[in-house]
Amino acid sequence: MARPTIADIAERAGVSKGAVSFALNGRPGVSEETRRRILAVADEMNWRPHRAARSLGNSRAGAVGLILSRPARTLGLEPFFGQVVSGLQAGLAEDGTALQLLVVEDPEAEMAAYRNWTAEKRVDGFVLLDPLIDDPRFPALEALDVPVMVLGGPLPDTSLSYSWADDSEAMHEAVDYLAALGHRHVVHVAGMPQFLHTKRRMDVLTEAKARHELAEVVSIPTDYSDSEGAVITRRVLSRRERPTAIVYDSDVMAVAGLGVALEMGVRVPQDLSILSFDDSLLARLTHPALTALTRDTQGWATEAARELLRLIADPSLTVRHPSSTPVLVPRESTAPPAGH
Amino acid sequence: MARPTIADIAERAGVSKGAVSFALNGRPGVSEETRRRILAVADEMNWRPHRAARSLGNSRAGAVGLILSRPARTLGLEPFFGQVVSGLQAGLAEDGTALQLLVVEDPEAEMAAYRNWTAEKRVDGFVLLDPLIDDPRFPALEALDVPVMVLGGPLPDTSLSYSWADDSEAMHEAVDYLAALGHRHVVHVAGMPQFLHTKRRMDVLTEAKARHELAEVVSIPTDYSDSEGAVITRRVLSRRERPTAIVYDSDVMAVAGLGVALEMGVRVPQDLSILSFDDSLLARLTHPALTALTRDTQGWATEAARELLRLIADPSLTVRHPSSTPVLVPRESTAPPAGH
DNA sequence: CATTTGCGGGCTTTCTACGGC
DNA sequence: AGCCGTAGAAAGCCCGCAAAT
Repeated sequence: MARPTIADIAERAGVSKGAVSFALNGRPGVSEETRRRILAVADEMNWRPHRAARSLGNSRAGAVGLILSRPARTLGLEPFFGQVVSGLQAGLAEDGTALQLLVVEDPEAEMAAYRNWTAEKRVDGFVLLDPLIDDPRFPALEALDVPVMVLGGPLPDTSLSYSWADDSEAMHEAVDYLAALGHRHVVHVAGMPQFLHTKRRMDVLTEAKARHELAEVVSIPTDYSDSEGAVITRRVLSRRERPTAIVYDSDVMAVAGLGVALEMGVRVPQDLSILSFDDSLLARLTHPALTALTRDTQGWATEAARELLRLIADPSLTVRHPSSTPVLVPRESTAPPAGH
Repeated sequence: MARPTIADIAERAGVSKGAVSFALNGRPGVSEETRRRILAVADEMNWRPHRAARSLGNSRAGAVGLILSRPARTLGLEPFFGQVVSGLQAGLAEDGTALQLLVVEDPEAEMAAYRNWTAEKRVDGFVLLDPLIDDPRFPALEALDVPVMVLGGPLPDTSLSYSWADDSEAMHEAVDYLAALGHRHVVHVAGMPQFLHTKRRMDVLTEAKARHELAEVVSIPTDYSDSEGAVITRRVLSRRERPTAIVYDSDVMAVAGLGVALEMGVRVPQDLSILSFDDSLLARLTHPALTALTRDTQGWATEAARELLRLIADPSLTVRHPSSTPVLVPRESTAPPAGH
């Protein structure tokens, strides 16, 4: 026996397809009694609407896209992505909307995927991660005229919607904390320099140098890999004038850096404080556990997903959604520098 | 200007819709010259087939489902899931097929989702993780008569397809290695007892006890959480007769266990060897780095995805796909026990 | 053989007809 | 005659394919 359709229900209930449709969608046009009868029949036949058929009619795909141009391995390596994916999924599931995930090798493929998925009406909107400085994706997506929610911001000069957390404020908190502990030589092992949030964090650091009269503050951009994190750490710890504190832009790099410190006999936190601008299980499982700026990434993504759904429902909206600022969680990897 | 349809192309090229369809799908029925002209117009108008329309016709959804009944956080915590998701995605993307992910709270919701998604024709098939002993999902999915690929196996008494890695063999290798190093007291911090692979690993251990004349081999089931891993480790290390080696069923638990050892002043690997039956960045970033059974989880998932696509193309198939056995990678956390 | 016509797939929605006041 | 609520008929969404030209 094949899957039942509204035509089957209509026949069984002795009404027309149209009446069935109205009844099932809770729209006016049928009497209460007819509605009840139709619903009973539909339930009895265990009917569910055919997704494709519904999409074809109302031109809603019932899915949103998340396209990442990172090495495919990244998803398994960076806890951040798992949190974002499950957070988005949770927000979308409330609505029965699906998440379509695509991992591509380069930004060109990413742009092509936006165009294709939009042209195919495969998705109703997109979630964007890691906004760049002068991000070429923004004008492209504005031209496509498709609902987009960017995770990160604030974004200058764009009509795209975004959900942002104040990581400038968070970085302030981190530097203030280190300065208060007495650190004057701080190194920032940053993320990709083209990322907007990387720039924002680096700016805060530059500014903090003057404010706190720090002796040295350097930001060193990386590709977020554990190996680069380790290399940079090894390099800065090999200098005559060692930093007394290092801030890492991801916990993966922070853990790698901690490993280098151990390997070089640099004690954490006595000789070196380590602070991670990113928190996950990773940061909590190391010894010493890492002081970190933590936030509810998953909850953030869930909220963003809800906003995207609103945006899809009403494309005239522009959302500027503030989410909670990352919070400093002191653990065992930070302390006053030696001699303080 | 709205999205172009084949009708628009037909009009512009001065032919009928049918001719356009033949041309675009590379079927006979149009002359070479007409075909070229049609393709040129389609390209110029940047046409892509409407997903829903295509699905409706050929009754392929162009997506497969992955439904997980685990706490939503798990996805961000366990690197395994990120690897599986990105691996599946890679295999499916080759075909333009999408991956639909759903994280639910309990097994009932999982079963309901299988039924709904099948009834809605939302997906063409499913990927199943973590097969259980007497798994209730199997008969349910067999009844739904939908293509399914189980990640894990071999599975007794089922017509479902699966892709399996020989983790019995891998566990043998691990125990043989520890025995060869001279360990006689081994504890196995296992995963969920209802998981088939947990049982299989526990069985190997029981059997190994006799074979190697070990003094003690215990398997202790857990929920895979870092906290349970830590609790169990603390407990067994507090006994009068400590084990000299612990095998963990996940690297998250292994890292947590390593932390407990450090906290208790138990030196790794001098006083205690740690072996993780699961490998990820996590196991490599700790100090000492963890000896682990490693496998290409992502590649495994990619192969499974390809098999599932074959299965969808030809539902009469039954796939029993062997993938490579996990391999022991000795790192710094294992050594002969004291006095050897 | 090249091309057109037209239907099917399942659902939504608009338009029209009907019966009752 | 005119208005209401209800229900049926049919068009439309877009593509693929079979049958007809």
